[in-house]
Amino acid sequence: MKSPHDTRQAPARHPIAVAAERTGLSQDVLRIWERRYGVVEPGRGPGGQRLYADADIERLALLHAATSAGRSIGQVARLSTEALSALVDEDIAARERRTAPAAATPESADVVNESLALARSLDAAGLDELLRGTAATMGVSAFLESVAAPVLRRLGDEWHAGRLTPAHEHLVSSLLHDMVTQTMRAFARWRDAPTIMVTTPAGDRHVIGAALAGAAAAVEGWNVLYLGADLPAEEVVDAARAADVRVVAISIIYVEHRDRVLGELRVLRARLPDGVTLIAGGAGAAALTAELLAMDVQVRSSIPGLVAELRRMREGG
Amino acid sequence: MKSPHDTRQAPARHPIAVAAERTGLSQDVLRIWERRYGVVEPGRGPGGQRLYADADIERLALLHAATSAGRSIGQVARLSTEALSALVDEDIAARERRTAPAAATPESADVVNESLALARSLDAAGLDELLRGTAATMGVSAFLESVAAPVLRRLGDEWHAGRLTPAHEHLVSSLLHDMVTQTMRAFARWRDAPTIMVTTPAGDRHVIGAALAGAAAAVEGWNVLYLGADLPAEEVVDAARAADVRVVAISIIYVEHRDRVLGELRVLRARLPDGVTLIAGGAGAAALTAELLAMDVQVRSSIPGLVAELRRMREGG
DNA sequence: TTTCGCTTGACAAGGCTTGGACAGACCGGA
DNA sequence: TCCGGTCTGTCCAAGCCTTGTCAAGCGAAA
Repeated sequence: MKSPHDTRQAPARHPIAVAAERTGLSQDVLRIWERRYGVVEPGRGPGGQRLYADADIERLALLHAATSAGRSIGQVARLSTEALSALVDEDIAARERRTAPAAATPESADVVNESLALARSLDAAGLDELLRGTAATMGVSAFLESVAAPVLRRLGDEWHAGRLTPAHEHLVSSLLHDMVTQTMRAFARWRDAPTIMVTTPAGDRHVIGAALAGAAAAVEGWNVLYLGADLPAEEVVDAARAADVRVVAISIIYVEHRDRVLGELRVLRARLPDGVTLIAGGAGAAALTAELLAMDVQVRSSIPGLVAELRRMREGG
Repeated sequence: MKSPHDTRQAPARHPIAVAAERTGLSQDVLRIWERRYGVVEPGRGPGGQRLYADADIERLALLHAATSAGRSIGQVARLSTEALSALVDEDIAARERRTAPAAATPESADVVNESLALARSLDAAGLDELLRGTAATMGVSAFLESVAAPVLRRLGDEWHAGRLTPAHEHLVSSLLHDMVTQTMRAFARWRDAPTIMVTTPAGDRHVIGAALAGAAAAVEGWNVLYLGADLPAEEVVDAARAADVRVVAISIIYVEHRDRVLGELRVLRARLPDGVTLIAGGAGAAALTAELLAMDVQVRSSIPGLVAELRRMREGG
């Protein structure tokens, strides 16, 4: 559609109202930027009204993007449109890297509250419908980060405070566990993808954290070996060797005997092959951060943290 | 349907009241625009009353759209109807782009390309797996906007260019249709949510666009009445009355008989209750923008555009 | 008769322009 | 830490022009 020697002329011209509408800048700003910084030089109509070309509008939109990314107009006003475009691309990429984990929309907070209400009234069908619908709408990874994990955390708090019984906790965690393991299986094995093993330490029967981690890894494109809960260290080591895994992730929700858990992990670290990364997560792991770091076990207490680490490993080689 | 001795020239002529009603402009404006800018030259009856042709009304509707987009009548009055139509299309597209920031990640572009490759090799299982996996990962709304719609568009292009056969097209559209209708049903009816009816005009058997629109509306929290394809206008009106719908959305993919489609829509517009908004979408609707605007039918040629409009309606009351 | 439509002229509201003023944010220096 | 200067977006005033509405008087249509 482009002629090789595209004319430099800009035939289409727009009044200031349209320019304001399209760029998202106020008419005042359009005028003052022109006056102070000579940002664009729109043509004029017979009555002196500004008439913006498409290129002008594009440039103004870029300037708007640059300033709302925190740059001052004075510094970007003189840049060429190309330089501006590159700058804005860079800003967008940087911001996405930073804010992607924080996808906690107000909507997701509502879902969390509603889930707890349904759990409280033991409405299994309603809960199932709500959670599956939400997962479908917002996508698995966002669901895990901003719904599943917060729901479980709140559930734990309420249970601790005596406002909920084990029955409530079971209802929610078994439902989420079903959903999440289905998700894991739904992602077929990828060729050339590294493998991650997910489990809990011996004695810990709270599978749900491990399941969330496994699903997050599956979505990230890893092959997931999900071994369930309460596995002795020796078993984990054997399986890891046999399957040539790259990462072993351990979910530690609740620590009953400190030394026992730490002993398990010490055995794991010692017997796993050198190239295998050991990552611990969950509330229990957060409470043991110092000890774990001392024995070369990484700690990633949130889903986004785990995801970021997995991504880094694949990119870094 | 028309009299056999149809006059060659502007067959239908309408008094100023009808023109005002259809264009949304006041009678005063119609007269002053004619007097000051020579915007149209309606014929005159024996007593000197203006009689507007359909083409006049279309042009006036376009002018109305242009002025409410921020352009001044003085600047657009002299444009040819074609130029005007192009301008209005551009404005609509720009507005849609601004309300819905393009979620076209590089990742989604990969999925689109891979989907077409799988379709080309008629790999139904692979396509199914890829599309369902992507929908689960990125969430339904993002999937509809940046995967499903682009895939269908590209598919249409390739089919037009003779590089794909109807078999390829059927494979993809039936798979997407299954996925999307399942999604629609998965969203239980919401209390207090307005209802949208989704269908295609009589004679159009391309359901897929309607299905996408329906799913997008369902995700937005509307109750969706999905009636499939090829429904006569009377049926649509009856159903809309019975179900007390707020919006009727018509997907027009391919226009075989212009007049027939326009006739259908005219009947719809005339018989639907006053409070019901009529929205047309799809490639076919885009090609009929001028005529549709003239008969008070909204045009939203993209999924994000439709979603933005639905959101506006619920917020604005 | 009553309603509708036409024309003309007048007029008020509002948009756009220029120029100036100003308050808040930000920054560098004491 | 505080203070003065700069940067930046918003607001205001005045003038000019565009634009929509209104009124009055008249004629045609229902």
